[in-house]
Amino acid sequence: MSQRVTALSIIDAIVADLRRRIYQGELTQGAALTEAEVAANYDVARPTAKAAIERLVSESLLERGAHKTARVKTLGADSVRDIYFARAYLESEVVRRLARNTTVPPAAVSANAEITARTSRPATDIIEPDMMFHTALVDAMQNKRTSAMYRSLLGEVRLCMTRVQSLELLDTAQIAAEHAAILERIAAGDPEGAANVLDGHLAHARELLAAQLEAASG
Amino acid sequence: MSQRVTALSIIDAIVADLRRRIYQGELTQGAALTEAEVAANYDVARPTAKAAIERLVSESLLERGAHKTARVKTLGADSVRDIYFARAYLESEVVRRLARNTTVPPAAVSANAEITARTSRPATDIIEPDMMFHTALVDAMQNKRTSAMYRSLLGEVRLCMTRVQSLELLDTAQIAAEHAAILERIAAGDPEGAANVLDGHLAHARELLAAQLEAASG
DNA sequence: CAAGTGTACTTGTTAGACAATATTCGAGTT
DNA sequence: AACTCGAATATTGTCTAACAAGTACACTTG
Repeated sequence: MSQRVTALSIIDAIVADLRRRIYQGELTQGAALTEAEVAANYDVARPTAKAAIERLVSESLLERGAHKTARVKTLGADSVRDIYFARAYLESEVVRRLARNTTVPPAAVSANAEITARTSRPATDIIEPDMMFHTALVDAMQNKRTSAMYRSLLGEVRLCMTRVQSLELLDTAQIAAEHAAILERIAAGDPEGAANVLDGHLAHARELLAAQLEAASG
Repeated sequence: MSQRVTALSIIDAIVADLRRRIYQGELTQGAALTEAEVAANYDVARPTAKAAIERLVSESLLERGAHKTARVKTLGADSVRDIYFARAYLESEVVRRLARNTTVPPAAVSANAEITARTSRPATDIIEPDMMFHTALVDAMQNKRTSAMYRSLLGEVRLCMTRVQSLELLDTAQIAAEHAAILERIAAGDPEGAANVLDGHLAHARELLAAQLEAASG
């Protein structure tokens, strides 16, 4: 018995653990995950492993074609652009509407404070609070489906992050400053300005990541 | 043997047929779908039926809790509002960006022409072209993930539509006119105007549907 | 008539098996 | 020696059968 997971639903537990291993880079991009392998690893039957794999495929953390072995999704520069444009479409509308009501989400403020507090720590430490900042913005709309859609995107974002080893190029101070600028425009009741700042913020991250991946593949 | 489905993946075929039956109102809101029942209906094993049901749950056309029978999703007025607000967030940003580039999607134009051509037909006939119009707008962004997110919303929209029997209250001429106004604002390169017209269009539909559902439940 | 209990139904998970398809490796040919 | 074709192997898709566990409903009992 390699790893025993105990929870309400066995499949849920396996999904959670596989997700963790993918996020932590233990399972790198392109790694094969056969059903039998997963079943043996977690000491469950193959149908159970199959269900877990299918769930992760629907989360688009894994990919597989018919009759083919599932693999950890490989994200190219084009995929990153697709993801970040989708983020931009969603988030810019969100901040626009938040600015229209001048509602600054408290959770976003505290998440950004967390980032400024960690400027000297390892760069990977700011991934969590950075995502929390953006999630807080979207969640402030109090729209279940929008939040769900955004979370599905963030799963893939996280995948890019682990793929890009040298995250040192992230200037945490600058990120925090851009976040602050977004909140400031919202507080000022400036929808167009808030959307513009956010667009720039995401465009910056997007091209940074895309350039990294293009360099890695070529 | 009741119904034989023949396709590449058996599960896909069952999912497609169940989806069709839900959309066509054959399976009404709240209808129970046990695994054994589905398995017998399509002459497949229970695990196969189970997988099909789980796929529809992840599409949120069905809902079920642990150890409980799956049921066709019941949409209340609050859910409809959630769905339509999510649509509004996505689509208004889409038309804003389309207007910024003055790109009028040809597919949207022809879809709206289809609506005007059917003003005297039964109201249910305009559901399809109406959805095609909105889908065309989103697809014009050429962003795979945005399109996917939008399609997941449309599944639930379609569910509302079948739920609301008396669709006669839909004024097809007005719908077509509002669509035309959106396209006109895009062609005029007026992002703010396009977004406003679209917001109004969706708000109109939203409150119409919500009022219907509130009346039906109360 | 109300409350607790028990039974039937349904789902969660497992085991084992077979068919169909992918992949890989080897043999034969050019 | 390189390439192509074919066979062996691995992997997935699906099935049958079964048991455990949890829910819901009816039935008994107070």
